[in-house]
Amino acid sequence: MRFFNTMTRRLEEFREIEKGKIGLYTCGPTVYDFPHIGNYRSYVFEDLVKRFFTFSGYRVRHVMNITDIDDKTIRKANELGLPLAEVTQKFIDAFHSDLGILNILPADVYPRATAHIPEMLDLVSVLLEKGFAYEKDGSVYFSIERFGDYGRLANIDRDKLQLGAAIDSDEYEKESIQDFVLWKGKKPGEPSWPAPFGAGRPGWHIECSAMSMKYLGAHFDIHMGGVDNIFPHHENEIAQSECANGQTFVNYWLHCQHLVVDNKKMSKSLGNFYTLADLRQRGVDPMALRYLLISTHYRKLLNFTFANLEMAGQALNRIKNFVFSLKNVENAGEAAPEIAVLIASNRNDFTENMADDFNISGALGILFDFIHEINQKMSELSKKDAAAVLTYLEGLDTVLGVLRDNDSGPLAAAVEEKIAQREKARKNKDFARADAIRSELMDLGIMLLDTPTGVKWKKE
RNA sequence: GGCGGCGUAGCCAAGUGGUAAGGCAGCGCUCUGCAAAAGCGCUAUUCAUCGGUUCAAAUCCGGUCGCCGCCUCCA
Repeated sequence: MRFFNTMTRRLEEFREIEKGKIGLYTCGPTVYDFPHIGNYRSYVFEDLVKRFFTFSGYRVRHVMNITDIDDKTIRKANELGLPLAEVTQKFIDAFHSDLGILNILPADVYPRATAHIPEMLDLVSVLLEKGFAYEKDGSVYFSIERFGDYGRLANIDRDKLQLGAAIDSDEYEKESIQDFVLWKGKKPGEPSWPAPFGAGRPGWHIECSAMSMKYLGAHFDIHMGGVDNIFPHHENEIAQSECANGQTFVNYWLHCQHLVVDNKKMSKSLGNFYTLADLRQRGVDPMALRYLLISTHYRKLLNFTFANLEMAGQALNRIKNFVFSLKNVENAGEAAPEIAVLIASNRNDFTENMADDFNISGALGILFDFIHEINQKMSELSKKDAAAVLTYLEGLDTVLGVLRDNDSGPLAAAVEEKIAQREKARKNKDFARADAIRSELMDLGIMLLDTPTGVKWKKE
């Protein structure tokens, strides 16, 4: 198993700290609005990685933070004239609901920033004691010149940091303009917590250091996020954590490239900004979206277009149709050894591709090769063979997570009844009536398939 | 200015020294009362471009063109 470590900018063989176990921290949402599909590219990729590790036999402990206190959440609460907690809860609920819709497995812990103020204060105190931080006008800042490795993750030369205009608008006083805030002194109209160095609220980066430390320890295996987090967020986390703990913070950094829409950065002003709810309103199948989001390698820009989403849906249909065919195999007979061999060899190839920097395109290619090979033998397949293939596919889908079954049981009886009526009409050559029934079911999203072994149906 | 990425068929996309995976779309066929769906088959002498290294290059080196990201809001 190897993948690209942002820290070393190289493909590295993965070595876990504790045998068979992985501590994984992924940057979660800032809950001031509904997440957009760009956010979900990251979350879905993280899910894919986690699922593949689990598939490979690791026990993954996954922590994802929820940022429920920062400039944006405060602004939103003020805009709406509602308490901060009420506003953030609404978006937290929406977030969890979206995760379910996209078949993203839940993290083990979703720590919230506001529930970890004491841990953050402790960390800030340690940084002050050790001389890596300083107080100024009620705020506490991290002094980056005290940390020699600063800029290593982002490959940034500290002296060459080009400072943007945004800095000047910051009203806080810092010794060096590049220093970042650990604790923001209280301001009117903002929530605050008491602290030894004066009431205030946490800076953005400190929560991830404090909470990852609490739930995964001072040194853990993998930290993930979007590429935009590399600098300054993750760089600052490293500075805080390593200075406080005096040891390596994280062994492997995995960053997901952004998603663009029609080759342009998503933005509300361009009208190319989509939430999951937006897409569902347009009738988009969440599993097609998931397929699209995982099917481009994580270090490449993903261009979201409705045409690409359509293609993803069709590719997914190919897999689903394959499953459908397998479920309808009825031949008696023993399991053929050649099928078992095909499965074993395909599983090996699929795993090899995924283990090579999560080469999903290669892995999916391997899966489609397999589908093709089995399809060619479909008519000779025994029920036992089909069952073995289905079990194999279920295993792969614990990694891909795109084959969620949405057959609804109560529907079945009614559909069967309609099919029987249509078959009767067909026998009597009353094709007008037969077609009317077919069309009626089609309107309900039920597709009929007249096969040599009888009529099959599936929900579109 | 600094750091980094990308350019492979109509579209999406693997492959990073040994002679172009896979998906979508298209075309042909099978099946069918007809459809639809599905399956099968076909579809890049060629990898932005120019030059170099090599027995061998999409893959390595250099130049050129084009596109894009990050540089303290950001997944």
